[in-house]
Amino acid sequence: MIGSAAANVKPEPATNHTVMTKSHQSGVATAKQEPVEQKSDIKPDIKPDVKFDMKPDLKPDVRDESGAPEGGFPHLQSLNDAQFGAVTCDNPAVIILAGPGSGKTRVITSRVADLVLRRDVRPENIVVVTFTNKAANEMRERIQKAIGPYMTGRLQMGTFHALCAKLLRKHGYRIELKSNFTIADRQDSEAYMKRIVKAVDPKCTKPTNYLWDISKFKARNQGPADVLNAVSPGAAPWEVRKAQLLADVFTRYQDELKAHNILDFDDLLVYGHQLFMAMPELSDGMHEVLVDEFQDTNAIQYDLTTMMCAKHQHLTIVGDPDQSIYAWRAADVTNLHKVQKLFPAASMIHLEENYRSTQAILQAAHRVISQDKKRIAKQLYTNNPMGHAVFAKGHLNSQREAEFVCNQIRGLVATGQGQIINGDFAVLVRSGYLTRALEEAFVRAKIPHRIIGGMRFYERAEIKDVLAYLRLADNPHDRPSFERVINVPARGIGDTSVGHIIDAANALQISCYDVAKKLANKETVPGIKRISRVKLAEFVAVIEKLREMAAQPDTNVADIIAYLVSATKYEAYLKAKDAKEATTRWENVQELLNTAAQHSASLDDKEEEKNEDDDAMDEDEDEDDDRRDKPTVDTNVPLRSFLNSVSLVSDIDQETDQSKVTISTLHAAKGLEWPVVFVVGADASQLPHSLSTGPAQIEEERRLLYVGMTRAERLLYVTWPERRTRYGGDEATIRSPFLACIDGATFPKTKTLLLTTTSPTVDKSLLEFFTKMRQHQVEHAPNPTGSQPGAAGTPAAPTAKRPLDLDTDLPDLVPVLKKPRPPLAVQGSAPAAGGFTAASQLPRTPTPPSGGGFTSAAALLRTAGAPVAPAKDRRKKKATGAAGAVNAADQVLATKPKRGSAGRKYVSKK
DNA sequence: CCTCTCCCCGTTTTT
DNA sequence: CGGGGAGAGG
Ligand SMILES: Nc1ncnc2c1ncn2[C@@H]1O[C@H](COP(=O)(O)OP(=O)(O)OP(=O)(O)O)[C@@H](O)[C@H]1O
Repeated sequence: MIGSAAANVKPEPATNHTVMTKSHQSGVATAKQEPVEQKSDIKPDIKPDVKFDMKPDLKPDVRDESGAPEGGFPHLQSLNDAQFGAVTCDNPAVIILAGPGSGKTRVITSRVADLVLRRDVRPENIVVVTFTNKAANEMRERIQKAIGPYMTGRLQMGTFHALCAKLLRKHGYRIELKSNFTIADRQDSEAYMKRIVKAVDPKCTKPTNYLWDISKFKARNQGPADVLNAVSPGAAPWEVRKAQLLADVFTRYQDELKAHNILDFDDLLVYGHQLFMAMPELSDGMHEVLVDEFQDTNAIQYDLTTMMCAKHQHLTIVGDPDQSIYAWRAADVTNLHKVQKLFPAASMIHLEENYRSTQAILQAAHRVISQDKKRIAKQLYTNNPMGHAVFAKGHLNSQREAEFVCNQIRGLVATGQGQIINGDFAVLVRSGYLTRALEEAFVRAKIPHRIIGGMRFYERAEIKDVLAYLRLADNPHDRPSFERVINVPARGIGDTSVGHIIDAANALQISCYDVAKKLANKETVPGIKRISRVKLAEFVAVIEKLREMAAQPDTNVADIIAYLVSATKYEAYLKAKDAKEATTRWENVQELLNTAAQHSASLDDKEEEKNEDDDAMDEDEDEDDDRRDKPTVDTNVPLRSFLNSVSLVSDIDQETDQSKVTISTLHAAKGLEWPVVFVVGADASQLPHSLSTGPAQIEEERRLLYVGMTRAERLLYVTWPERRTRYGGDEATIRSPFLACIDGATFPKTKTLLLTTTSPTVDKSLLEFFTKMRQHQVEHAPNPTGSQPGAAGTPAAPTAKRPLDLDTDLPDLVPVLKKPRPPLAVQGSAPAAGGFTAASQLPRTPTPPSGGGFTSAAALLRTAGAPVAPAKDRRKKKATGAAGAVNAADQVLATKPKRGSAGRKYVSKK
């Protein structure tokens, strides 16, 4: 998995299949405790008995131009022996347990290619489960290089959630689920829950606690009945009472969702599970199942895995117990062992060579993780150089800390002779809100950045408004959406009127929307006397028109949105609400529209591919039969596919942008890598987080730090503030206890880039690394037409027809966030000194003018590969009438940074 | 029915 | 310090 384009293509050892010898072990893997423990309860490694001769007769699909060349299969190069064994292993079940940076993800990717190219498995019979959509996209991009876009497009690839959603849209009727269900996000769920809790447990102040509890049950595929069963016999009366309450809320919650044809995230899995129970034959088409990041699967995902491979029993899982960081949402590391038990004959493969990090980084990380006493030690070494010491130091406060980070980045970029770019850096924090202080500093330092964690694009009010309209049009039973938009813009239908409508809907057993329709048609509805029927009629007319548009199979979703915002005078509404904010909000709407246009365009591509597909090969046997004898009329509605995609993306799915520093939470950094990483805010209140209770949680926090540290390739900084503001106040903190083992400002005792904390200068070894990496990037530019390296899955040049998978391929659905955070006083953001290197200057074919021809300024900037200025600048640009075509950097530099409020409040120590 | 203001609450991590 | 809920006033 890769975090940046930089990481995407990496200098690789000249020798392939490097023979590993223990003598290579260096630094980290202190050989003393290790050797024994692994084999205890584990099958001996089964060496694949494939004698690998590149059978010349094994040709890949002739239609795929990237087939086996004379020199052998490219996908099998650049693998060490252990990786090679894992990739080519013929054992039906393969379990790969290995530490960070050891190439687990690379193995999955290559194995998929191997299955297709060497073993003639049809791509559509391969299921690949990834942890995020982004991981799926990046993997898709890599696989594409080996087997070509056509084959890649046929793979079944995505997160558990995305895969289930897709199956449910198609076969949901088998378990009485309509295919137009809405996927509720967390806010929707909360809104629901609030009302239910109000009715059931009025004095409860935290409805979300219920959601949380319910989610944990669902993660184990359990229902309200299980809540009661879970109460131990001798439980105190209040505990029983609590369980009853929970069960009650749980039941109502599910009923409500069901009644309105809504599924929450967990439901995707729960119903997915039901679907597999009802249709075990689904696994017939799943000849090979591969799951990445298995240590973070929960019980129901484990079950789904076993159900998917029920028929053919071919399963490859990959994981690292040391990187399990999602127990808090019911992930269960022991799923790894469960697979071992289920497949006793599985090949256990350990990858022990780390290719990512320097020895110094690995040593430090190893020290941290070794403090976990219950951990099963495992081998991990690297042939990479020792590199620079890890820099671990406290700072006066969060502001100073952030400035330090900025200074480091600036210094490195400035002295990097153009070889070091912003995309090489990541700043990682424990909690989302900590990104705020960082953002302020970055804006002031004019360093382009993107933020992961925090307010997401699809959670913004204006976006949710528009989406709610669309959802309502797609699924009139979607009550939360109805409630959201019925009075947006204000139609004089407030809480009381809505309440009446809901009551009437409940009484008549129809949807709120139908009630509204009746009222609009002047029909009488029991219980409702005074209501603004005229306004209601306008509203209904809009929705009806939307439905009509959506029903056209060839509608461009962008057109639907365009109609919607004009019919509702949404822009005027935004202006009336808050003139200041209106501009950026409106731009966000435009960005959504733009995204929709791209989505429609990619659907068109897919359609074409499909047709070719049908012509080309009609010997499709077992699978898709039941599609024909059932009414699946509406599965192909562009609007629905758009909404589905939108519901499943998260902000980690943003395409990487080489001109920007990544600011992210530790969790969201899982599986990614950057040349330079800062773990920031590592004080005792954050790591372990002060809310963590119990040893198990503390250990998870430690692993989180470990994951963060092991994201770094060349330089790692771990810093903490000595004072931090909390609730407006200012409190002293201390360095995270996890860091005691890395005592001193630098660890280990080796050369350091920093003698003081002021400004770093790139030294020879570092420069060499970056130069090599850049060279490698240029040589291995993803494709000759020049899509930007790392722009994962971005709709490429018009010529590149991509058989996109409409449900799981979501490359273009995370628009550039226009308005990261409203209250930043400081403006301006520009590429830091040093400029861009060859890699970032690769020509990039602009996105084809899609459907409606809507192109926002941001989109233009983005496709031009230019750094995208943050919201405020763009707003300014609009105001001055210079939309779009201007060079962002010039524009930004013209903006004089104002002194930020953050500057004034440094509190002196003590 | 809408909007403004005041006050209280609480800060993990996310598909 | 910030979001959201409650309550008052237009
Ligand atoms: N045999 C190899 N030769 C050269 N580079 C390699 C090799 N195997 C992996 N790498 C590189 O090492 C880095 C880490 O690989 P990868 O992301 O697959 O590791 P991982 O085990 O999935 O890590 P994590 O557990 O942290 O997600 C990548 O940059 C990858 O290109």
